[in-house]
Amino acid sequence: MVADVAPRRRPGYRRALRLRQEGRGAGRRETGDHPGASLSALEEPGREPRGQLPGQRSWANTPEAGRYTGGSTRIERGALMAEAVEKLTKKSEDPSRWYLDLVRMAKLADYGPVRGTFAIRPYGFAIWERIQRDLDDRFKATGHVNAYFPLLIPESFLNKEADHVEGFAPECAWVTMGGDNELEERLAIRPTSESIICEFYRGWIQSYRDLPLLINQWANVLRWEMVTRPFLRTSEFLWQEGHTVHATAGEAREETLRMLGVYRDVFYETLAIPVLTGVKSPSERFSGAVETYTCEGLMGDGRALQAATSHDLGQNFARAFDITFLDEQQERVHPYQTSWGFSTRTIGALILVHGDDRGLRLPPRLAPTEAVIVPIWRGKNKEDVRKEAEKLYVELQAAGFRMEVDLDEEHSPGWKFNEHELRGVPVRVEIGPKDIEKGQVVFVRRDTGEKEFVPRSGAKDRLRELLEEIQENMLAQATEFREANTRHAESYEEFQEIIAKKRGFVVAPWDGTEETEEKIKADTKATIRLLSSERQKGKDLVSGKPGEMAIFARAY
RNA sequence: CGGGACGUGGCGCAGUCUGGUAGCGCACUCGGCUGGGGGCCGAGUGGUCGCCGGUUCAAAUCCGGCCGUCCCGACCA
Repeated sequence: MVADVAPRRRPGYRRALRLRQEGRGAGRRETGDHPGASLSALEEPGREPRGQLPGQRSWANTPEAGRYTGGSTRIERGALMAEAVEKLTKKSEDPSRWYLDLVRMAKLADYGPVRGTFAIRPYGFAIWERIQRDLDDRFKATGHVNAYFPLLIPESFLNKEADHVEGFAPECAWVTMGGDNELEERLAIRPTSESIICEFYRGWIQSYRDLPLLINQWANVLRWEMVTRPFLRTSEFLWQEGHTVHATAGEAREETLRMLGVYRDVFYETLAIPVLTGVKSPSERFSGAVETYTCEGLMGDGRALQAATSHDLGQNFARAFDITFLDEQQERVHPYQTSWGFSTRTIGALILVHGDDRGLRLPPRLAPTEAVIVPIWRGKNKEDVRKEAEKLYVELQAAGFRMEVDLDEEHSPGWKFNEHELRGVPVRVEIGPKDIEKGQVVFVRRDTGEKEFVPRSGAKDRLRELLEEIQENMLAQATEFREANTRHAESYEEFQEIIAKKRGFVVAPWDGTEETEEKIKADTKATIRLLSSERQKGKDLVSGKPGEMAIFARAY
């Protein structure tokens, strides 16, 4: 299982010279330790040396790895001239394999040795870093500060809130040994941090003057999962969890909704994912919460994904952990709490919502690289084209764009086109001898594949516009898809047929009972994703009793 | 945990039935020609055939055991 440590060689200088820098700021790169990356660098700063690091070739390190590539090698152009080309499985043919192929081929993540563990590779992590930065800025803007709490939680803490234990104990990983000695009390590796944080909050909160307490934590958590998929469901995942404390129920509810709104904005404005927001049914509620609000996205295959949640915890945890404060009336009372989380699962949502047969499509605001320049050269004019490409790169980079120029000499332009489309770079800029002659550059947008010729002098302005257009278009496309796949069911037969044949969101009245919810789940595998905020009335399709509109779907 | 399948260079596989020189494609390395949608030619590197035991002159191949992984049926950001 251990990777053989292949001798590592530096990439030769004839090899890829690929410059990748943060557009804004002083030459900061997303992925690592090369602050001075510049045009004169002969190494390839933004790119992994191909296949040299054990960890990076390690998709192959685990025996199961092969299972995921089985369908992706195709024999083409006849049996005699058999030529195997690794191709992305078509999304429509086998969405599940397509997803796994894409994650692997775009170098987003790689399997770990323990079930459900994954390495997030530099490109995948660069995407996470952009999400992180966006969220963090918005948390700060709404008055929150960051802190960090312990990974290990004594079992007795977890046990304090009854619903909470019930929900999380079954999927906890436990530490029972310290060195060679058995521990007196076993310790959970945090599946979420409410209990350990409450333990601290008890000591930190004494007066109404200490409230509201608005803290966020960026952390990893661990949940022992049966079935795992990269990003969508992993045992260990990264997220942020906000934990706030308020003097009144009203303030707590307001905070819960405020953060739901922040998530919603990030989904719409940055990820271009038109999530629906609303309340969870009691059975889908967070263990220990009074109310759970959710952002639900509709994936390309018609299944729903819970993308982020915001919980109103009421006084449940405050009571269980004996958190009290003296209010303005000199009375000792329990405060009201909230918690809200957004995880790396979102990267999975991004892939499922926007990806296509060519690979990933990244919304510009999220893309680590907004545009990549691919020079088209021939032997005799290689140097001229290279100089022009580098000049353009410097110019656009200086204008604030996150740019990359692909000066790799080993691959053909066609190869590079495919590669950058796979990685989802929003815009490809081509520049070749013909373009130089005509004083133009070629822009090709990833979302539609459209090609346009732009005067060199107007490149900067047009790129700015184009990125905006792509961002808008991607949200529009996803919204159109969601609307086309949201249906109202008038009868239970119709409901079942839609779920079975078309998937998507189904809007139908629900009488509010667990019985009908259970029956629907047993019959169709569909669950209530959220209760519509519009509060429309209707008659439950199963029981015939009056109820309010709910959104159903099969979920990930 | 019940049912099915699989384990051979980094990856995908063939070879196993019928025991006898471990093979193909991709990737990787070197050289050259190329370059506007996954180029071509040539030369190379790389494998205790999951592990343990047995049968045999001889085991990837036959027999026994073990381990691991994947797929299908009960929980979750």
